[in-house]
Amino acid sequence: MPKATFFNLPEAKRARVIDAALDEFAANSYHKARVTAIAEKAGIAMGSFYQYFTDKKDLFKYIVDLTVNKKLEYINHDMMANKEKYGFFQLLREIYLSGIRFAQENPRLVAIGNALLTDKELQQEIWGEYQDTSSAFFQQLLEVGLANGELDPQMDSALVAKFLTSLTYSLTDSIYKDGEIDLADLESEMVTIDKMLYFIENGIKKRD
Amino acid sequence: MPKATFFNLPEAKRARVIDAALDEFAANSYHKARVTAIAEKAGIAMGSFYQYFTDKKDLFKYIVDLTVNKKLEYINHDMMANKEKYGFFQLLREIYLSGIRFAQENPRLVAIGNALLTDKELQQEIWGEYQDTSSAFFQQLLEVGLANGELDPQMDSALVAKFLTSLTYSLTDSIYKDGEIDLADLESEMVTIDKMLYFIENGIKKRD
DNA sequence: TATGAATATGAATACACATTCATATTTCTT
DNA sequence: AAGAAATATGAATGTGTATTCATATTCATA
Repeated sequence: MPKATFFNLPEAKRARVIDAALDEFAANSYHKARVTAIAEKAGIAMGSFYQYFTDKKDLFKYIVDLTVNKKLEYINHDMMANKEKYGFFQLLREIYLSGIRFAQENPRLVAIGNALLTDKELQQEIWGEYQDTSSAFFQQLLEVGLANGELDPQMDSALVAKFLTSLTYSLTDSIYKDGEIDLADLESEMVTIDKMLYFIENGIKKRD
Repeated sequence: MPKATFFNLPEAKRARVIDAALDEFAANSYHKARVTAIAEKAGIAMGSFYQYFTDKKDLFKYIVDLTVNKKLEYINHDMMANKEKYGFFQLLREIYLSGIRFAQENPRLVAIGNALLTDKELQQEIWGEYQDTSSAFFQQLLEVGLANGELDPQMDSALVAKFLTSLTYSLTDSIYKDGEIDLADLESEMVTIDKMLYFIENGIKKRD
């Protein structure tokens, strides 16, 4: 958590620091990102940086926090509050669509989030334990679907939750070309999402 | 590729270097692994290391090569040569089972492989482009299954291949607890594999 | 056994940044 | 306005380890 000094800063200056950090962390992995560059871009002295943050990790955690919170703003709150009213696959679709909306408007946050998601070691370094929040979230969703009788009751929900987490990364990968989402082609992104939902729903065995 | 000097080395000494490298890279991520430690464990001078390898990356690539080749030895060659004779899911199952056999006998290689698999940035650093061999392999397998009429013909095989790749990482994750496979519990590992195959085959929708 | 080529050695070098620190400047308090 | 508290500054320090290099030793060959 940044120091009080940082939050006492005039709005504009604080924004400059955050903006510089987003630029640097979006363009470079955590380890390659340089405090020097952030300070320079933000127009503050090196010493000031350590007036605001205990260290580089402190800033990075803060940025990750901002990212997570921002992302949460994008999922339809009504849907999540009333899970039972909507079908499981409808909810899942909404989650992925919200991911696209988020990506369209926050490319830098997506880049930072992806880098974190695809580096387990970094996750451990940032949050002590490697806690699979995402997997827990999907499991909860699955439980609701099971209760509704929509889903195959013989499934191992904990395991399937891991699969869904993993597939979600994969989807991300298919949709973002080097951290950039193709804004022009929303249509094709939705098609990809629907193909994935179909895969999750039906598997790949031929049926007649 | 290591220098000629390395391959001219007496068998035993070369083996010592490889062994030291496996120890170090299995215990530490690529970046944290220290050339110093490898030289020391192998009982060679620092200078000698650079007589054998152009740099740390050179050695690491070589170790990854060894790993890949070793792993290939474990998959049933007969099955892969006659893909058509076996069903798609049978082949897939064989692939995963071979992964377990490999892991049982090569824990250090598994650790190194996993670290590489869960760090996309490292992959790019090691192989210039991020070329998804694994995905190409699955796609080829899918094509055969499609030709056989076993698989849903409306699938997008390139996309599904990515999904399978991703699920494979996930399976790895579920089976190896911090790089260690529980040798005592082969039974439960096979169950996990079968649950995953079921998921891939049928999806999660309830059927009657 | 002499001579050049190949190999071995480990101390010295280089480097890239994060972090600290002593000092200067600004802001707040009364 | 004076003194105290908070904030700003950027040069100097520290760290860790990869890589180089000048020199010594061993090996191959004639």
